[in-house]
Amino acid sequence: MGRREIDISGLTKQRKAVLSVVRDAGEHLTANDVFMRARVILPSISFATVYNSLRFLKDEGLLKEIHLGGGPVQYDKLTSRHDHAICDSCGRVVDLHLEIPNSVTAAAENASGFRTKSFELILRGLCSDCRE
Amino acid sequence: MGRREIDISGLTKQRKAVLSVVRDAGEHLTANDVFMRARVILPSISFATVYNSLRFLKDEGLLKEIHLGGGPVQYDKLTSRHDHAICDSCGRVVDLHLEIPNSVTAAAENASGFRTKSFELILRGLCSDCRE
DNA sequence: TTCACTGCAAAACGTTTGCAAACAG
DNA sequence: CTGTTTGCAAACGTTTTGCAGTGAA
Repeated sequence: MGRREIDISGLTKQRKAVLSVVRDAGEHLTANDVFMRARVILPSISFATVYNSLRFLKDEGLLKEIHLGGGPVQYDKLTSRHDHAICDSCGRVVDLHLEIPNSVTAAAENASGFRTKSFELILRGLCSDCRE
Repeated sequence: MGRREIDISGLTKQRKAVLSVVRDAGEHLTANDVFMRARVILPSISFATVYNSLRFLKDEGLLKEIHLGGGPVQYDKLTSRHDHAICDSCGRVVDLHLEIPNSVTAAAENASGFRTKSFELILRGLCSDCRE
């Protein structure tokens, strides 16, 4: 609905670098992680440009921000609907693709009176490594 | 499982004031909100003490922190498992009491390999006021 | 007398902003 | 030329910390 099509080749080299850093990462990255990795590709890039680029790319729908716990925002190359599990011990974040029944979101809309734009389940617990 | 019983009457007057501010509020409060309201009860209370008290009360299980979006942490008097809806337009946060089927959390544990300690569904959308 | 808690000020942290210079169309 | 984006530095809002002083058991 109304999403503007974006031509990646039309991005500035800074934005391309930021996007490729996030896309090439196996994990979720903080803005600072992105900055450090982007500098390898483009040594002159500044902190502010990384932040501005991340915001731009998020607004364009090319990246997703994830806000979990109190820590810094993390950036996710996966832009489709999905859920997250966070390890209480090591902080690791894992993507989950859960089927949330319509009955649950319908109940949520009903109880809140909200019109749903998105939803996400967040699981907190211990990952297999941290359980020993 | 191992939760220590807490005697509210044994709290310091600062911690009692902070707790009563959160408990008396209809909405969720930020640390700054709590500070401003606690000062009415206890004019000499400091910012640091409010933060320390909130952390203490959270650790004791008397309050819950809620981290949503990028904004400041909010404090919730409701400590039992529940979910939240956030309005993308005005930022209002509403508590929801949803039944998440066991099959969903089981699938989440399975896919992640995590042992679940808690989980929460977060719905983002527009509240009735913001839809006009 | 002990030890936890308070209040204050300063620092830390993640993030955003103002602005002049550089760049792209 | 015009508008957008960059890089820098400084500011911002939130939260934490170091530390001396207070207060309760």
